[in-house]
Amino acid sequence: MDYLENIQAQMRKGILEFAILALIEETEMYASDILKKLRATELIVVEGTLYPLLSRLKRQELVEYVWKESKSGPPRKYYKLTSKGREALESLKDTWKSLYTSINSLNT
Amino acid sequence: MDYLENIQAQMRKGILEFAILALIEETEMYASDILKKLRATELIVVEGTLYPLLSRLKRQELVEYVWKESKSGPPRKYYKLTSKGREALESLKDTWKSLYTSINSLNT
DNA sequence: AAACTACCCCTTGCATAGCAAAGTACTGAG
DNA sequence: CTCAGTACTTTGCTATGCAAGGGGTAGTTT
Repeated sequence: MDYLENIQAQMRKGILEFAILALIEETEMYASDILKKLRATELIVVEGTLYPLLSRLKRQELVEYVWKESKSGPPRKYYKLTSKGREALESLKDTWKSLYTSINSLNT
Repeated sequence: MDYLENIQAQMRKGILEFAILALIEETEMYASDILKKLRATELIVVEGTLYPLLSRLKRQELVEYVWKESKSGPPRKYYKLTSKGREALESLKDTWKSLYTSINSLNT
């Protein structure tokens, strides 16, 4: 893989968990929903990344899920934020802002 | 380490190479300069991260260095962008903008 | 000159985490 | 009851940040 592409991938990786928390802030979603949304915004993710990530967030109690029936297949885990998750998300939003400011101040 | 701190660290990591390229875009710098600058902007990095990173960038020919004498110690490697590095940086700036747009569009 | 201090560059070993690929399991249609 | 579609999970690999340690050079002090 091209080194430049790799750096770009790193940049996306870094904000993955932030992006996912932000995604389910308002609407609860299951894995495929999340994948679709992220792909639409160029934050490409694959199953093998997403599922372990959701498990981590669950283990840390930032998210929780409920099983829901599907009309076309097996039941789905719908994820949403816990209150701890909401706090974390707020904190990450600050981090993001601060990061944005830092980057923009680098070469001025 | 706290999980939240870990996520924040991940966010910073992702843009490290971008930040470093941006840093030396205008002014050539040696490692300690870069460390100082990054620390000042909350993009904390340590030697063990920076040196291998600079080596990678060198190997990929995005940066080059010249030895310069110091008034207070051993000579220093002053890094600056190659033309290939400038191209890469421009590309990364676009990625960064696009990323920023994506994140901000997530929960609206 | 020898020892000391400050500075600078580099390497080793470990832990984390994204990803490709393969695996398991449930559902409804034919 | 098999097949296709959907959903969730796991395994093995690789990349990389980081703590810690190593080693080398220059100027100063004794």
